[in-house]
Amino acid sequence: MATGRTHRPATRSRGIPEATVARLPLYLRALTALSERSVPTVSSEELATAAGVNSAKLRKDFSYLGSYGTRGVGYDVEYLVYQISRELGLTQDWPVAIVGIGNLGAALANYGGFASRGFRVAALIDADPAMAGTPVAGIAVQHTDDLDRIISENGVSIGVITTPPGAAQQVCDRLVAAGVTSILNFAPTVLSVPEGVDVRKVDLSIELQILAFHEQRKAGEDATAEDEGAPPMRATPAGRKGPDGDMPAVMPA
Amino acid sequence: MATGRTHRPATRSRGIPEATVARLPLYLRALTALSERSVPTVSSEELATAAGVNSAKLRKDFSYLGSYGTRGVGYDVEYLVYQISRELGLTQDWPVAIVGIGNLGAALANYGGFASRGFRVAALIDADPAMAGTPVAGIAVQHTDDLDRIISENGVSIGVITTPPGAAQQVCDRLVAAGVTSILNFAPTVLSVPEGVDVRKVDLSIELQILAFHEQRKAGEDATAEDEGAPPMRATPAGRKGPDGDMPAVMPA
DNA sequence: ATGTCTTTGTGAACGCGTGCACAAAGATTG
DNA sequence: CAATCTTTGTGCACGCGTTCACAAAGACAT
Ligand SMILES: NC(=O)c1ccc[n+]([C@@H]2O[C@H](COP(=O)([O-])OP(=O)(O)OC[C@H]3O[C@@H](n4cnc5c(N)ncnc54)[C@H](O)[C@@H]3O)[C@@H](O)[C@H]2O)c1
Ligand SMILES: NC(=O)c1ccc[n+]([C@@H]2O[C@H](COP(=O)([O-])OP(=O)(O)OC[C@H]3O[C@@H](n4cnc5c(N)ncnc54)[C@H](O)[C@@H]3O)[C@@H](O)[C@H]2O)c1
Repeated sequence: MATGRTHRPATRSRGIPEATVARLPLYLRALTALSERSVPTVSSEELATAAGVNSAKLRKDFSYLGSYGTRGVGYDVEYLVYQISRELGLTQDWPVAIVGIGNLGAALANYGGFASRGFRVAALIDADPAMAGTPVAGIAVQHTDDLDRIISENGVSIGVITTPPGAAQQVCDRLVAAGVTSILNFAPTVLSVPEGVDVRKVDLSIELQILAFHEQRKAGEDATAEDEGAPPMRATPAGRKGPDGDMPAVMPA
Repeated sequence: MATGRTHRPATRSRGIPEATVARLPLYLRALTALSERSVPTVSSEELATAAGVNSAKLRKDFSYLGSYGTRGVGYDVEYLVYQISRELGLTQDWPVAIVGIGNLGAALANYGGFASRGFRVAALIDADPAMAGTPVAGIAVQHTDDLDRIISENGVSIGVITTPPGAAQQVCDRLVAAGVTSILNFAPTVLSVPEGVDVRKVDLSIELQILAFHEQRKAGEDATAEDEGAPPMRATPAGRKGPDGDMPAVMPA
């Protein structure tokens, strides 16, 4: 089966497609809500609506986990909650360390929904000596100097980076060296990590820019005949577009 | 219900693939860094490395914007910064409103990188009367009662929701009614919006769960033999498949 | 038991995204 | 001006993800 290891370490998901894995938490959330309302079973149609996806997609997703439904009835809510939780590894405890306790780091530390699903904030780490010992969300902030020890002692395998961009890579390296193999990065930085380490990023700026793109598009639809493409002035082969960068214009610093 | 031919507003992207749009901010960030270092030109290979993508992908992405490169040389940094900025709609000002000024909302309001790229925090809105007038990040928090007026007066078309999950849909509805057509949702809620309104979500919990999945898989590679704790019990009709042997969930019979 | 009705599970078609590989474009050198 | 070298732009093939559509599985009624 091993079709050679041609630099393809990403798609090694245990049979379950990555896209499906990304939706399981969504289903789990919807199922948990149903569970709290003591709803015994749910059809793929209902659950799909609650999760905001296509019902066929949901059924196919579940088919990767096995056949847990009953034709003519639907899925047993409690049973499915357990199966998905187990598949996602939420039946065990995941100690998490947050590095960079500033605006965002503190907000995350204070976030209640964190611990609600197997994730536990095991440590808060910051480079500012003045913060050492200060309690944030009931947890004393520890200094970066002890990062390695803190990670090891707590068995942390998931790290959250909320430092300024400039420090992100360095912090990442230290986390990895200490044994962290999964990183959630909030800093707008492209992190470089060794194979075997997973990195996911949350980038507010990118999200806003994507929204702006579509927003501009919508605005342009109304005034299609408007001055849509006046500025370009493509540098044609004839005219060299060397350093005389004609009209760079606006530049956000 | 069944064969309801629902419209497909998603693939309305004017020629530019959605995946490409999502990467443009990444390129822009790398290019801005180069620009600040006064680097005149850059090759697709260098830029791709800086942005953390494949060079062929980058070239194809740029090809959707037009042919802005020079063979044998590369791309003019300033020129490309301008082109991408224009394509993303960042040459104009985007007033943004944040609703729900708690831990997260306040952190976002204080976030400097926000305004650095055409986005301006035009208003902070919260339902707590006690917060009205309180300055956060130098901006006075306004009450939800005035939401409609605030959105209109400031020409806000992008709204950020950082309220508790239970209030998200309601807030969303009010924002849309007031004229907002793009929403960035931080609440773990599936928002329902009319056609023409874009919603993007940032979900910390989902990201962590995806990481946990892969983390568990990595751990499982070493030792496949493990003893799961005490799974719920529930007898399945037939002994369907049992690779993991344990059946869970209580049947409320 | 048998029939009907509901809903799952999935085969198959399709479209999108990715990455390879290379011809062409243009810079550069002699 | 011709030869050479560098790097773009893209045709093409492939794999993943999505969706449709339907046979089969099972619940439920008679
Ligand atoms: N605040 C937001 O809403 C927001 C939004 C999107 C992205 N971000 C990104 O998240 C990161 C944090 O943002 P913030 O607003 O909380 O910044 P902040 O300045 O408030 O906090 C950064 C914290 O990191 C600490 N720090 C600096 N270097 C460190 C190091 N080497 N090791 C450990 N800790 C270190 C600082 O002492 C500080 O406490 C930034 O990269 C920012 O771009 C923030
Ligand atoms: N804090 C985090 O790190 C974090 C992480 C992931 C997700 N979230 C989500 O973000 C949201 C906010 O989290 P938080 O920690 O800031 O919560 P919070 O309780 O600190 O803040 C919520 C704020 O929303 C306000 N609010 C409540 N109902 C409102 C309404 N109808 N209209 C306007 N404002 C209203 C409250 O007054 C409060 O100020 C939650 O949905 C949470 O699940 C937070």
